[in-house]
Amino acid sequence: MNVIISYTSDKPLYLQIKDQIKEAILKGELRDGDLLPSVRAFANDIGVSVLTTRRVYDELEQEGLAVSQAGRGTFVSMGNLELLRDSKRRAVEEDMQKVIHHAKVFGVTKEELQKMVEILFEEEE
Amino acid sequence: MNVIISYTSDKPLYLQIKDQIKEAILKGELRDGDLLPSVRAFANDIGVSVLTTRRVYDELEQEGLAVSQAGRGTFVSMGNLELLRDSKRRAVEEDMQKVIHHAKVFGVTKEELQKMVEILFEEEE
Amino acid sequence: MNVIISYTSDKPLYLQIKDQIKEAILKGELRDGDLLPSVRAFANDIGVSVLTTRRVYDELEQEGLAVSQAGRGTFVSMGNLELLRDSKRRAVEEDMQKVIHHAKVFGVTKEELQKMVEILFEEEE
Amino acid sequence: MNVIISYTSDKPLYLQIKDQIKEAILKGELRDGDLLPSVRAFANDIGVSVLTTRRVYDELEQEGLAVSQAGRGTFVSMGNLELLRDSKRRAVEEDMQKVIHHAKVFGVTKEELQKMVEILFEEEE
DNA sequence: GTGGTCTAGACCACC
DNA sequence: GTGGTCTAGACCACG
Repeated sequence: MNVIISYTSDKPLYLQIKDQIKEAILKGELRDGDLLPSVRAFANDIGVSVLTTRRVYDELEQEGLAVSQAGRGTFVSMGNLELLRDSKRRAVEEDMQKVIHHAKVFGVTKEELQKMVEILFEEEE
Repeated sequence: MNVIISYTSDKPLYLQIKDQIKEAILKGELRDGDLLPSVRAFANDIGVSVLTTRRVYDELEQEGLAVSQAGRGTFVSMGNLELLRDSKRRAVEEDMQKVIHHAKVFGVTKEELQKMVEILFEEEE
Repeated sequence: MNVIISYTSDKPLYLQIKDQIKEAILKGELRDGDLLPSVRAFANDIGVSVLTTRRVYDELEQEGLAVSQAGRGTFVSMGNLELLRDSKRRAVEEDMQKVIHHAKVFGVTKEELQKMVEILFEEEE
Repeated sequence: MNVIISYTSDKPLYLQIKDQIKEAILKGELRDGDLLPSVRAFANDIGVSVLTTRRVYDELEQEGLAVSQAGRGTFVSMGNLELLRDSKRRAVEEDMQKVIHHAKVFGVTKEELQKMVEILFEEEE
């Protein structure tokens, strides 16, 4: 799993990392029971503070997507996979709603938006 | 011009206010040369600090959407209207790209997105 | 005498007006004893508040470049012409010093400055 | 980097500070990626309010000369260096034009200006 | 009355 | 520790 970090983004580091791990889980790159890197190794790998990776793991655990076992490490847990998928899907709808709101204000028509979806969906890597 | 403020939103007050003024300009509710409320009166109206409204006006001026004249007031200026419109349109495209990226990760198909646009576009007040 | 006012300039209105009157005096467009327009007429002409033109006349009087006579009007007075000329000349030197300071910081050479003077001096209307 | 502040100047504090930082960047004293002092430490050092130094950093960031990262600090960024240099050079030309305009009005000849440049350029510390 | 600048505090999220 | 936002005051110049 590759994690890419932008120091210029306004998104906090811990969120950038957490979201990328979540995506990896949703994409199937990470599966139930997989061992995540140790907080220290992970922090070292991607060049952030240990506190930051610990926060990521803490929050993942809180969201039911990981379980920590003292002395063994942190493992992926998919009990909440469906909840995650649902919440993400709702998030997509909410985001789309915002985009449409903005589009309307700036005079973009529905047809232009449809074309945008058409093109961008195909372009996406 | 009605400005609505949410104290629970994670969006800073000054940005909420600034964006609503920008929208009013883009919608044509505010026109070139219109006098904006004084920083004090505005702050009093919407219940925020004078410094907050001042910041809004400062930034609007920096973006070329307003001009302030000491002793006279702050006026709408539309020299940059086209630039604003363009940049906003690009922003819509970028936002749409992000939505589509997320959608793909969560298994939403292009057809579902198209339907989403169709429905949400009509629903929007 | 034509007075041109810029509402977008950061220079205060009263200073813009005063400086233009001073220039007119230095250029010889206004001579000793000439009657200036009444504060009201002048304010009306150039579209500013009466308070503003009054301030202009007050300061001109304070600087010895005008004298007001109750009921008659305000007249140009050149008692201080030499002082004005000298102070203006010193001002030119000070301004030039600032320009040169800036020029050095930005890597403009003495030769480039000389060429600048050469060209701009001829271009000036 | 030494910052000198004049409380008697009519130039606002935040501008005095900002301009000195800009000069340090243009002179090469500050380089891409350099960490600037924290807003608090800086404010304490030079004896102004934290809000004033914050304003300086805010504006530098808006002008693309610095990037701030919450929890890490504010860093020099030189993406816009050439733009800055160009705009400053144009500013020098505009300033010189004003000086020449004034000079002409007050009867200073081109030759006198040339000599002025000659002398002041050498004198400058 | 207007905007422009500055101060001295506060709370928050992030690292 | 860092920056980001917000508050409630103050004084000034300008119109």
